[in-house]
Amino acid sequence: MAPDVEHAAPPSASYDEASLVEGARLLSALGDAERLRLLDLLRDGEVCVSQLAEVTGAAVTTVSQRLRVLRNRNLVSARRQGKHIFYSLADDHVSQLVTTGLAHALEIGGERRTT
Amino acid sequence: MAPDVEHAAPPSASYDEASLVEGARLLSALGDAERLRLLDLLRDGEVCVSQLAEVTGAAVTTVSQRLRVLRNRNLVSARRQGKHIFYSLADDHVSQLVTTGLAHALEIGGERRTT
DNA sequence: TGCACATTCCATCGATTGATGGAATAATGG
DNA sequence: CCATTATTCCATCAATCGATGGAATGTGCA
Repeated sequence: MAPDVEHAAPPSASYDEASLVEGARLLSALGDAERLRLLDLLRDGEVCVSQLAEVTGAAVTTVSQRLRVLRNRNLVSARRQGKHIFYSLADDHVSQLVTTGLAHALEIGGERRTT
Repeated sequence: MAPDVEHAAPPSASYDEASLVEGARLLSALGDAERLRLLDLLRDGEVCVSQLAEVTGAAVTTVSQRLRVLRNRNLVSARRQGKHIFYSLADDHVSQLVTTGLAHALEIGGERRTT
């Protein structure tokens, strides 16, 4: 018996539960304009917290909290030098992810008018 | 006078405000395991709401709401055929974004132990 | 037209998130 | 040591998000 339309083969998943959860956790960290801004600023190299605060115009504790979530997701790493703590992107993947993420995002977002 | 360490060149942003906001809006839609799962299931082709509900084990209204946010972000498109509404990825970019996003995500997430 | 089915829409409610201010920690220089 | 600067930690509060149930909408069929 050939399967009819109603009972067509169900769609299959490519990723397992754990990957989806882990991926979502990471992607959601990128889903905030302020955190994205910090990552963007870090692409040139290390920057300390107070300078990030100055440049973004946010309070130091606020920036610190934003960096905390990026740190928890392994997106940035910190290096202490004297009184300052310098943050940098944890990895080349991060920079690439931000770049391609935003590039695609903007292409998709820009496809408003379909004609 | 050479600029000293304290007054080094401030980090520069590559993206403007609007891009960050738009990008964050889109990326945050990917930052949820259940929505990611739906997108994953849609990569094989169109699937209707009830089947998505069945496969994911979620209530139909719940799935519908999840699809709503994906629709609002232009990540999926809907096509009505009779009583059913079939959803599909809006674009090849979406599939790519999910793939590369998750791939990078898992690579980064997997880098827990740095030796 | 009336009924059943598929889906969306809307309002609600609990859970999560993000900003914020004040206290704690850490390093430096007198 | 003590004061100062840089940063994090913690608790709180408001805002946003996601799930859910019930009503509304749309489609096909008897």
